[in-house]
Amino acid sequence: MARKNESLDYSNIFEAVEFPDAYKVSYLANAIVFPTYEDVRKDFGLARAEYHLLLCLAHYSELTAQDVARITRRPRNSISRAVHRMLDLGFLKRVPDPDDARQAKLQITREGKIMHQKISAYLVDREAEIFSVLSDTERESFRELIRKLANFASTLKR
Amino acid sequence: MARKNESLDYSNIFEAVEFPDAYKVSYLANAIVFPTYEDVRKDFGLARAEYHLLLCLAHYSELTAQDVARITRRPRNSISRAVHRMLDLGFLKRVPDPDDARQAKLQITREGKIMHQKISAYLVDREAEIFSVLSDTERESFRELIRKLANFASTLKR
DNA sequence: ACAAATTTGTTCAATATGGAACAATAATTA
DNA sequence: TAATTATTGTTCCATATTGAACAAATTTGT
Repeated sequence: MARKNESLDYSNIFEAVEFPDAYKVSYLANAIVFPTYEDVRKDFGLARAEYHLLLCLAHYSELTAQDVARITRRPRNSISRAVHRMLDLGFLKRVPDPDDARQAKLQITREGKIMHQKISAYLVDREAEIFSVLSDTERESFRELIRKLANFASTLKR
Repeated sequence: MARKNESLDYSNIFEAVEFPDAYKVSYLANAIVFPTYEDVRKDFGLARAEYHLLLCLAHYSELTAQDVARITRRPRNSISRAVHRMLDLGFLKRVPDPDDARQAKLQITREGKIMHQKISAYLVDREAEIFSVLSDTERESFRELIRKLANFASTLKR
């Protein structure tokens, strides 16, 4: 007997769905972005929020945990947990803010920078792989468009 | 004393990050797609996988649970759980496959279709809102590009 | 100045998630 | 045919996630 289902084209739904663009953003996140975070966890031992801390603090020299939560749009308690682990691992240091005893300024350590570079290199490769289906001009065009969308999304209140 | 942090522009990181396009896809998913699934849960009482079942079966008349897992790239056990709940709610029906006793064909019920239409209407509005920052030609261009990316992603093995 | 409201970082608890193992069945290979 | 391998749907379990509540500190409003 022939194998069943062999001709079912699973990608048809991309065109049929009522909100095709948002659906594909979601699909890309599921198919590529989240598995990539999973790779980072397996290969480098850091969870998503932990990597996000490195990412943010590699680009801003000093941030509070709350800043990181806002930048990444992750819940504060997830960031809080991640901060403790990253302090233990020596990838971050924390300095109490003399002007506001509620908060503390976070900074990335030398070891944290090294880890950030390793993970970034992996993610840069992964991005190149994914976007290799687009030509240079398409890539440029996509970059412009998704920049607009992300900037808009960043203005939405939570 | 002045409020602190008031001038920190959280979107700078969009340009600084080493893999800006993938990062923004991820950001959009976090900022928009997942909160939207959360809205669906609150307003319609269905979890992501449950809604995915409606979505798939509104567009394919008959699918196995495994098909849905493949189409949506979600784990099989998530779909399995969702199937049971949707059967209980009367949104799906399940017919054993006479040719293969391992599997069962799923179909959407009349009630399921009604629910699908309600949720879709909500999501269509949400999509329109998000993409309102793009002009018509930009929108068309984005659609073309993300189609390519999603089609490529769908060819990746899991 | 003082009460009320807000903000930060944290812990707790309830729920969601997904890998792994499993039994039943079917397909493949020898 | 018989043995091996693969597939489906399911359950179990360990972990991840995040809303809610909280104490401490700060800011706001009167």
